[in-house]
Amino acid sequence: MIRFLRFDSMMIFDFFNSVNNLSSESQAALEQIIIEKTYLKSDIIQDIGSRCKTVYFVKDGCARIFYFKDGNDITEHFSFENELIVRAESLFTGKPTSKGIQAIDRSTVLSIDSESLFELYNQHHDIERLFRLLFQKEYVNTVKRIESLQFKTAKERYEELLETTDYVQKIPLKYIATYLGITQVSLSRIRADVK
Amino acid sequence: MIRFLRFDSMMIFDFFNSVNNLSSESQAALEQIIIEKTYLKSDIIQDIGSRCKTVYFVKDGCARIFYFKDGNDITEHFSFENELIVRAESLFTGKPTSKGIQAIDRSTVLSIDSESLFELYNQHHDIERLFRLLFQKEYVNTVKRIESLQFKTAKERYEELLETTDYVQKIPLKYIATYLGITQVSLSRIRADVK
DNA sequence: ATGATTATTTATCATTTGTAAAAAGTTTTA
DNA sequence: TAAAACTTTTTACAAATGATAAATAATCAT
Repeated sequence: MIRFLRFDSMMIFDFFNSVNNLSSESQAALEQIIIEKTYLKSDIIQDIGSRCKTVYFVKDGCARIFYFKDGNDITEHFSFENELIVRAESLFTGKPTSKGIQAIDRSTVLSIDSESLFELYNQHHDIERLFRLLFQKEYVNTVKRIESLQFKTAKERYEELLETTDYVQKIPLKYIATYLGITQVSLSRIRADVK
Repeated sequence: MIRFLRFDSMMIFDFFNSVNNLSSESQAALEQIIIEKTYLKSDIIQDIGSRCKTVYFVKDGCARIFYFKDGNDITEHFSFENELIVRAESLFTGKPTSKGIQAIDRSTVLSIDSESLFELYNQHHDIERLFRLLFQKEYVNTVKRIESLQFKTAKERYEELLETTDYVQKIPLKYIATYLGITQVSLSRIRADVK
């Protein structure tokens, strides 16, 4: 990690306000608990283990959520610009998580302490709504991903992913393979086929 | 569908209040927009097509969300007692859905018009929070399901499902098979193996 | 209860994906 | 820049799952 700033807020609040308009008091309160951090390629943002107490938001770059299954590194999720990075199964349950977060490329993320954030919900209805809407978007993405994993072929899933964002080009193949639920070898075969 | 009542509220509000306590005004307002319906086995609760404008809550029984892919009936989701039935990809985006809802067994569900509900959010912070928490639980379930579909074997997924609720025993195998992302024939093989 | 319908199992063969190991290509770093 | 480290592709073989068809079992409607 190379930078750790109190935060140069303008751009992000433009985006936040476009999702749900915040009062100036709410904006000021939220600004107080946001910390901006920049990570280099492959930096670990949050290690595996412990309870998740942070909500991350990708300002710039790309990150992944990963875990180990039978010794293999599995990518569960990719987060791109203006998206949350959420380990919901821990953040919303208080249970420990076996998942970590890693920057894939040089990335700037906003780090928000979840307890402070949830505390703000009590005084600032508009902040609760903003994050409800952001989480809701993640929820919809997750439902779409199930449809994809449940009955699409690996090839269909790969082609679908290619269309989501050009950023995919920058992601190492091994991460993409496990994200699609297949091995690197399989993905390599699929790519040979597609060409 | 056999009953269509204005609603015999007590029990459900016990549950709702245990998730997030509601003021008596909020409770009264919410009661106004809840309609209780009872469906018989295999009844269609919501047909495929159209935009989803209803939030359902299973008071008793069991339902599934399904769609057709290449002419095959695919079960995407099961909802059991005290859980929402949500077609998030339509409800939260306003886009039409290709998914329907069917009662698996005789079931009593609460039907809530989503526009009326979202309207209530503006006056009743506690109602917004209640539903945020209910949706959040669905989101966590969805994330767990991805982990399952992404890298567990069909056999592991089947055994995992068996442990979630005894209600599974009542669900026809063909629904379970597609929910697990496999064919009926494969599931039958797995069951023969497990015994 | 009986026949019709629907659900489940079994069998066969084809296809997809996994595992392991090696080769080829790329990136990092001393 | 060269060596080392890492990533991607290829190959060969094994295992899991799919597709199809047919047989059996269970359920439903009259």
